[in-house]
Amino acid sequence: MIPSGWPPYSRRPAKAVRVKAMTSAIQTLDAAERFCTERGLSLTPMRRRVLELLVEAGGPVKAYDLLSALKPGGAAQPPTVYRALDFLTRAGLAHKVEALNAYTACLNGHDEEDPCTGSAELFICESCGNVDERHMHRAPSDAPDGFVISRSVVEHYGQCARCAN
Amino acid sequence: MIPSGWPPYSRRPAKAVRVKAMTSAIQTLDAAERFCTERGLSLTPMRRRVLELLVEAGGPVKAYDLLSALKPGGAAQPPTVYRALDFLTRAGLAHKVEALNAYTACLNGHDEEDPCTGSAELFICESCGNVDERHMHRAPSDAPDGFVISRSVVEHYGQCARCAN
DNA sequence: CACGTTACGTAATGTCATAACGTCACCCTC
DNA sequence: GAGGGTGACGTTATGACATTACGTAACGTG
Ligand SMILES: [Zn+2]
Ligand SMILES: [Zn+2]
Ligand SMILES: [Zn+2]
Ligand SMILES: [Zn+2]
Repeated sequence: MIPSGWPPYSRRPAKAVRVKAMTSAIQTLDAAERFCTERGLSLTPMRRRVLELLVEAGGPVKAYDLLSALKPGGAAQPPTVYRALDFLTRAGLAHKVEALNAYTACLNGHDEEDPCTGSAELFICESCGNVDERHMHRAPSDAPDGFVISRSVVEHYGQCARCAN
Repeated sequence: MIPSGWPPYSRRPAKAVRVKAMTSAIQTLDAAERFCTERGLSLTPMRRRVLELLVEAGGPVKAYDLLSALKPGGAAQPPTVYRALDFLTRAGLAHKVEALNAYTACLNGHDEEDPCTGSAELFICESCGNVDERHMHRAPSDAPDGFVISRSVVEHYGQCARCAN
């Protein structure tokens, strides 16, 4: 629960971000911050916190695991995390992994590049959980005649180079 | 409920298949029958009935909708339909549409071809719900170095030629 | 200051999928 | 023909994932 007297969560001043291991997380979050600022999107503390958790995890995370991770800092119900995930995926800062019902941070530097417009190609290691990502700008060569693609889901499962030995 | 005195459902003689509209359904089901016979798989009445429903639908169907469709012919609980779907997808006779949490019959003639080993590429029309299918036998050209793919999920959403006008 | 917009809190519900256990028929073997 | 393994399904309950609906607070605008 938010202590009484505090402003509501959305207006609470952003705390200093506490990054556990990866220093790259800081870079990614800073890039996301710039990315949103440039486009008039508001990376609120809640959204930033969820993105931070995704980046720290370094792989697909379930929504309810995010929920648990958010609990210590205050109450959190499912809509809270799903709203944050909706924002992040719409903005291209995160992707849903459809076959796992999970979510993962976009691995692109969002400084120079366009946001991922729903066409990320994911390579997911089933041994270590690591995710690699490519951005498709190509249409499949063998699409049915006249089919107009608006969104693609492409996920490859297997073993990454490290785990395949 | 099964009338007492009847043999249990799995041993009940297969009823004549009642196909609503498409005569192609009969062909597909017969092909599936042959496909299973050749490989020592048992297309039981329950599994055949679920496949029949998928073929008749001609597009993605939710598991609980299948469940409702099965009710008239007897009791049906979730595990019943999920077990049938598990068999059908393992055999390559049906595919899960991951981004819709739905299932669709494989469109391949299973007479001449190999089963779909988890590498079907689906083109799903968001207007009419029609599904087209290609079978990928190619690896993506831009996979990470050393990544060994065991299974791919590829789903394209958009407008089919008819709906795109 | 009334008003529309955005973001989040909160409670309840809806949707998708599986665990766990029991029964029955079939098949094999002794 | 008793015993035992296997496969398929029935049944109950629960777990896992996601959304609806409504309320409140902050902010910008005229
Ligand atoms: Zn991306
Ligand atoms: Zn790995
Ligand atoms: Zn197929
Ligand atoms: Zn269409």
